[in-house]
Amino acid sequence: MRIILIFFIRVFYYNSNMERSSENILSKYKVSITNPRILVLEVLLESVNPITVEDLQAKLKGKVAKSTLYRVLNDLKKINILKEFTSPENITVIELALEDDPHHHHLFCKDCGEIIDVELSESFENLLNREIKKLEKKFNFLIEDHRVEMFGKCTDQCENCKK
Amino acid sequence: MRIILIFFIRVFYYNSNMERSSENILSKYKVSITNPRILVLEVLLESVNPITVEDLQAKLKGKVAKSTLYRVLNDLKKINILKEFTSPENITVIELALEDDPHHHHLFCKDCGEIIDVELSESFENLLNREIKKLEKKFNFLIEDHRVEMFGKCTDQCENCKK
DNA sequence: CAATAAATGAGAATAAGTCTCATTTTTTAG
DNA sequence: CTAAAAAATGAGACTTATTCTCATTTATTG
Repeated sequence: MRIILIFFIRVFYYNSNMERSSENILSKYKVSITNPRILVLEVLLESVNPITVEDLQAKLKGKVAKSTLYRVLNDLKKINILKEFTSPENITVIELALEDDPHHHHLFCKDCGEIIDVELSESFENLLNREIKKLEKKFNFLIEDHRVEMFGKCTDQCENCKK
Repeated sequence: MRIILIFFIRVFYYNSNMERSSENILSKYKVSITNPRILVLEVLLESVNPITVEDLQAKLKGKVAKSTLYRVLNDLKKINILKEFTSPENITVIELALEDDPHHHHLFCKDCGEIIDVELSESFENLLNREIKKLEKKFNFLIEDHRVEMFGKCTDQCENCKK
């Protein structure tokens, strides 16, 4: 019994790990599996929150050429698994957004630059979707996506604020 | 009676007009009244929706030097009457935000680049504020501002889509 | 495993925005 | 109203993020 359980846990662990491996992501979207793409995806996979291109570059430690880095980012945007947005200081920030990742929004700290992923309540999202339906009618628009951005400051010893 | 009414309408019209004149805005915020600032404010005052810096530059027809234009924009940001954000294509977009302007959000057309100001219902804003209070507690944050951005396409002959 | 297609690296090119500094404009104080 | 001081401007050099070019390398396919 215990052995069976352990077996299933391992299978599950392996699968969930597989799902999120760089290679699997690339093959799933039918783009060729290359070293720079794997390296970039690895860094993005291990970032809990969005990061700047500069941070990404630093974490790659020169292992990927600048031109290639931007090309890889554009490739990931094209297959729709990378989201890009801008901090209040106009710095480009990126974040992996895989299909099964939960819908979330962003909280920006003006002091330290940290960006935190936050989920808002279901009732909020429902109300927002109803508002969106109203706007679609009013402006004869098809609204495909939305985001909520919040700006502020982490007070004192905010644990999310690493600087 | 009619004369009195017309008098009040004129007074009201003049006042509301005065309030929004470039000169009045500048003197209100105690920044010196210069030609480039007046010209930039005039363009911004007559734009119903947010515009790109490129559009602004075009509307100024070379009457303000590039360096001055950016300086003026920074001045306006400093006195907190200019908001800046980025389109989905990462183009910087600006919008005058005077004290008595209503709180609103933005709707972006991916096809034509048009950005539309939209107001969401009071009940939505109330719920969002309650969500924000929850997040402030959870992340030990002080949230000072927020924005909701919606992305989509104007269908067929959308009247807001000029191209 | 060879041929073809795709991706890469290095650095040149572009574009948005900032900086410098000599000149001009605005404000202030008399 | 005017002179002195302070602030803002214009022109163009500079910076920085991102894209482009092209010869070389790496993946994919049959």
